[in-house]
Amino acid sequence: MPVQLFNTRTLKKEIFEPSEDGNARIYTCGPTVYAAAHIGNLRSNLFADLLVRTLLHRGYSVTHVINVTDVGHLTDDADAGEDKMERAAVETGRTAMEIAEQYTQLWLDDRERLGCRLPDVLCRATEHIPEQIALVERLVERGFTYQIPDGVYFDTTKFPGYADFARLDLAGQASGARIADVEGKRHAADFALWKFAEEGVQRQQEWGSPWGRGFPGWHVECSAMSIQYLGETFDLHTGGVDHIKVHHTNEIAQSECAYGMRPWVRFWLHNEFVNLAGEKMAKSEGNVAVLQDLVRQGYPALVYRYFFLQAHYRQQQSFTRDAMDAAKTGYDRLVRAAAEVRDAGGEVREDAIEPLRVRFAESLADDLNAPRAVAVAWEVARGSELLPAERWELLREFDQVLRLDLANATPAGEGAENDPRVEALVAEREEARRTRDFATADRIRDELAAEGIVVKDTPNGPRWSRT
RNA sequence: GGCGCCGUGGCCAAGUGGUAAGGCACGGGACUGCAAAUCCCUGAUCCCCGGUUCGAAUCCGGGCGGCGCCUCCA
Repeated sequence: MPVQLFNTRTLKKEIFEPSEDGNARIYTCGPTVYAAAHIGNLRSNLFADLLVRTLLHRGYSVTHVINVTDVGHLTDDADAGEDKMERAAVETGRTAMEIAEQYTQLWLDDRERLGCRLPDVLCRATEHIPEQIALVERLVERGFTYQIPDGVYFDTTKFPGYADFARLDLAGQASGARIADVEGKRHAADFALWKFAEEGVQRQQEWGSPWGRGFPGWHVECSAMSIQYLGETFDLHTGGVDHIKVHHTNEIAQSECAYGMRPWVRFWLHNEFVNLAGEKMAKSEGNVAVLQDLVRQGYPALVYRYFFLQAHYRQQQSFTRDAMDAAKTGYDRLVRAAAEVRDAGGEVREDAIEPLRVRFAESLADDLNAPRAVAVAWEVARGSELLPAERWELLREFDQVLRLDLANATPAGEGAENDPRVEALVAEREEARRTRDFATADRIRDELAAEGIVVKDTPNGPRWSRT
């Protein structure tokens, strides 16, 4: 079964194959690093990682590029409002660079904890200013732009297919008239390619250009950097659904007009939102949760990954306490089951494992249906018809994609904690049990429980852990 | 207001024409001195109404409800 992916450009599931030499070239819209990424943002990272790992699992190679937006992303509409980086700098009394560095690192740490593969290229907008200027120059030369006191703008009416990608109703939108006005802008959909720094205002982030001192518009970076690293046309571009109407529409306009390639990108994939309390998670809604919060509340990062894998990426996902508790328990049990057969030797019957292997692969091939793939993993972990070595063979293979760390994760409560005092009490209790002095045994267990230590009697002797 | 998506057992969530995956919780059982852990078993006809069809959760129409986009946003 070939890989099929839902393409936003065509609104259909289409068979995907890399356009050259079995190498898939993928661009992922990364974070704007003025604040910590919340778990909704992180869903996009997990989604892109699922895509990459699925393609690798199929035997393709991958060139994955992710950008970091560290300049030019404005707070209001595409062309008005403040630059998010500059504002964060003013608010905290630090430099935009410091802030960008801090949150880029935090984001990378989160990705690592979530098991997201490192991209082949991680590119920062501020480190690609010349490339962005060059792209704007191409557009200026080809007559797609106009200049006004605010900056250099892309004239969307010069690109006939502008509304096609997102099926925009430009007339309807224009009459909606909630767009903040930029003096001299010709059409509501036109957007800034290069914004001029205000007269007399020294921005932290500004550069010289053929048109004057300023900074690049938000969309330019993605076109410039993706083309630089992946070529004038490439295979896949991912991001959140919110990017379809403006950001990706504008990227397409710029890129196709500058280089004349149509389609510029063959497959556009978009993930849906994580909802908290019935609403999308967004900083402007004030309902964000970050990975650190989850970890602090007792949900390890990979529990969130497992949570993510249980829903399809194109479906909004409800983030609730109950759902996280369920994910935590489920993840722990899967790890426990994997640990039981970890590195098990013995017979492996190909005819027994092949059907499961196929079902797992086909689930993923069907537009990355991770929930179904996870269900297959459960069948392997719990189903009764497989031998230990067979289970392990499949689980380790599946984990190349799921990345739940089934090869190393320790079941909860079985950490290698050392505490001589507790050990002594546990041993004392075990001795009491041996002599059937259950009153003493239970007293010791209660005492330990009082300090948050749970003792469990297993066939292999007592185990204890802190709750 | 316009466009789009969604509404599946207590919760999360697959399934998009042939009689409902999976996880969690609940209940029952096995095991245990007890407990925990573990394992096994058990539950839904798919928001409502009407239609198409031999047959619909799955298609069409109409309701009701939720969400998203239309403005920065994963």
